[in-house]
Amino acid sequence: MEHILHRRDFLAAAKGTTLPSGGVLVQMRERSDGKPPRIGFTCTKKLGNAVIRNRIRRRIREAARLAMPQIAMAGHDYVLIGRASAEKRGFEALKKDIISALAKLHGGAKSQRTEQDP
RNA sequence: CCAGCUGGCCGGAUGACCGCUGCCGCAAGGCCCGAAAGGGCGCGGGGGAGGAAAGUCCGGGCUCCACGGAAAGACGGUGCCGGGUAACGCCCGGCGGGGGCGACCCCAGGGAAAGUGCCACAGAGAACAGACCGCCGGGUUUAGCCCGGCAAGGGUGAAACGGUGCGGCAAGAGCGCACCGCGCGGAUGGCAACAGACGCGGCACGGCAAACCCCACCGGGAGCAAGACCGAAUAGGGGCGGCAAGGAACCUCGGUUCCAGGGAUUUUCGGCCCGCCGCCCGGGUUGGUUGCGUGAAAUGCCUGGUGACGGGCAUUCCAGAUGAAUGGUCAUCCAGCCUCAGGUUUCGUGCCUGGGGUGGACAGAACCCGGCUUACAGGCCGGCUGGCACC
Repeated sequence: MEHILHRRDFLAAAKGTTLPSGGVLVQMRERSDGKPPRIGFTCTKKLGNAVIRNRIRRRIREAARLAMPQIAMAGHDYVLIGRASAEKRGFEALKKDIISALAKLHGGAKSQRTEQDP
């Protein structure tokens, strides 16, 4: 899945809906352009030193890589913000955090599944 | 065997599945993203965090800016001597001082007779010093007081104008002498810092330069978000060309002549502001590419040097991200730690065997090197010192 690379996209996503779920905070923004979904990651300095921040981002990124393609919708940007508990949380639990957060976020919006479903 | 000092090194291992990111080879056709520049998508192979990657404290390379070679002042830094180095405030070897039985460790360690300043409190007295208690002699109205002598003892302090001993004296004092210390000179040794035989001096010249200062030496500024290149839509800048159809007057009714986008400046000329389209030029934002790793390189062998380090030969290519890769999930194992049982003992809970549990320190490259400093679970190897035991 494509990653968000530019600051303006992160700022735009921050204005969308935000939902806490276990080890992560999920922000979603609807671009409504029908293109594939994109994903970004954020770990603030509040979480700890560079080693801890890297570990949290890598675990969330891996969990998202396995969980997101089945549930992410086209025309949407998702930003996953790491929380301190993500460092010790079980990997399966972390995946479920992401899946349930996206399900809740999609619940309110109109349902349009991504066209790259298996 | 116990206690300690010191130098160097390592800093979990193996495997499975699923990923990320450069490089090389094959393929060179298609597709996707983007306005463009540019980027991505395939298969195979191989590489991919540290000793501190950290703090960003010094020294360089590299880049741009400034500049008449530069010099001086200000400001900042460094400060025993010699060597190493591209360079350093780093390192090595010495010297001096201090600590330790010792191995060894620590020290901003130039100048205080160039000048200014400071030395609180306590204390009698603190910088050309001073006499509180005290000691001695004399006098006297005798638990004392007065006059004179002394600076050894007590007390204060961070520091009190040499120390110990003997002589000497009323009591004392470098007053005299011996040794030590100190100051001056200095044969000699050493590249030097410095050491110092010997002689002289009865002792004078207090500390702080990490207060200012003086002396010597060094330093132009900013930093990879440096710098170079590519480069839209739209807005704006400059240049060139076009926009133009018409209107009015005259008249032989077919032509001729004149005016000509709008606005303000009284009018004309002139200049000024506002229009639309096309092309070109330059600047340049988001963005993209580059800088970007063959180097004061690494490894091995030989070699010079007490050492830091230098020289020669051979081999190798060893991370390059940019919302930021170098990983995620699991299994097994090895250190270590805790604990239980048995054995052994120089009686130190040490060592050996077996079982169970727990279980990885500090920490993530951001242009690149050389250092310093700070953090760090645990482990390995070497050298040395002081004890105890045995031969």
